[in-house]
Amino acid sequence: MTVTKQSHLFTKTRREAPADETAKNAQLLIRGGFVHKEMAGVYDLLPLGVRVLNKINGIIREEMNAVGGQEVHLSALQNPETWKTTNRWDDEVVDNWFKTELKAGGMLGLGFTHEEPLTELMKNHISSYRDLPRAVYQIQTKFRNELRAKSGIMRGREFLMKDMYSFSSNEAEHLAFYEKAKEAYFNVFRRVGLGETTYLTFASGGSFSKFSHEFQTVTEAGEDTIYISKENKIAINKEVFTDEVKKDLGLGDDFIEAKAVEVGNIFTLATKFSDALGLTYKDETGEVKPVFMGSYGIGPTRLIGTIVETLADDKGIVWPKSVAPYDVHLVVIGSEKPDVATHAEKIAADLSVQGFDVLLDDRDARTGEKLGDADLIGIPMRVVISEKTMAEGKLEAKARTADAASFMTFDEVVEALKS
RNA sequence: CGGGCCGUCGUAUACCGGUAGUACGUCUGCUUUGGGAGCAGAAUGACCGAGUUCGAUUCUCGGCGGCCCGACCA
Repeated sequence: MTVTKQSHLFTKTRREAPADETAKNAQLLIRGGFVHKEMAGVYDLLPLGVRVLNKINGIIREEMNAVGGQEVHLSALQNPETWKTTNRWDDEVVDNWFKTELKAGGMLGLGFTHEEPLTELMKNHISSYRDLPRAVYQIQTKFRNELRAKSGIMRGREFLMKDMYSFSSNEAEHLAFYEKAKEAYFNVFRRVGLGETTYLTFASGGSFSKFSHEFQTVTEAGEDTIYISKENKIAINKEVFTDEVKKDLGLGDDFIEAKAVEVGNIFTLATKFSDALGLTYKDETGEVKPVFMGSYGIGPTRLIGTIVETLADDKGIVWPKSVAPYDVHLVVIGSEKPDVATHAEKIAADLSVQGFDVLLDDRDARTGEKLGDADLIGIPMRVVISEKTMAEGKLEAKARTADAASFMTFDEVVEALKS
């Protein structure tokens, strides 16, 4: 795997949070050099941030592929004609379009979701029951002209979304896939370290199903209020929290109210888009039928913010191993001494050979700054190399969440990293 | 979009109707080196526009921008 020298990294950490950010996620991500704020609700991802994003996206891809999802990448620019078909072009109907003009004349939109173009596209590829079911997904930039951006990277005007769409021949086939997708979603949230705090939440379902399912992670930074059932770990969104719904779900009255952020949402579209855009297939008898659809979204950038919000401590970010930008932060104390520096590079290379990504802090900086930055950046394992550790013939390792460091042999460190 | 607060180096602030100072941070050099060190030096700022005025960073108006509450969140 790779070794990145911190002296080579172009980003720098900041001691102080910028004044115009109050959200914890943005403050820490900016201080650590993961993101740069371009303007309200618009953030750039820097090298460390990209590494985290790639980890998250990797997990999402594995889970989507596991349920048969096929990855695509649709355009962000949208043709108004497609959207007029479903009456979703008009600003009166959809109030958060970013629209722009074509020099050659005419309008374009920047996609805030992709049901229309993908349904249109699939008309070229679905025509028989033999072509079903299918699931197609992408991880792509979405644009939403929010009246008010807020909460750091949790609610931006430009953000990444993994959106998957399923195409089934009927409701039963759809529901079978829907359940698999639901499990895949749980897997994603568990794997990125949010399993304990993320609840399947019943929310309003739109026109074609009673409920949609949201995945809500409990955090004070959230915008939603949910009611978590003490009986069986599911929750109800405040927007549909009525006696009738409680009864429908067979739940009593024992709930905990919590603020939460919607990190995922899956819902049944039924034939809304296939009817409007003419996506049909012929069944075994030759009868023409509309394709039955579902939609499944996760916001990778919002997930980054949520992980920071829920797991950070007073010293900085705490990344779960699965999404950390590096596996180990190798901090050299006394890096100006040639023998220490050489030894550190050797250890870094050895760790790399063992399959770990290493961030090597070889900067000529003070100990306090280096250790403080290590806490801020939040890599799960910190290993210190100094004259002291060399004299011991060992390494000094400390998990980000541990209180104290301990001396370990190289093999013991490798073991700890693997566990 | 309704409401509120607010725009002075990166951050926090000071002063002032006469073109801006301090601290921390940043940069350079030297010394230092186990939880943000010392010395010396340096760079960096009045959001934009109009008006009032001899003169505006300061006063007035208008834009633009930021944050927060609400609404919205396919």
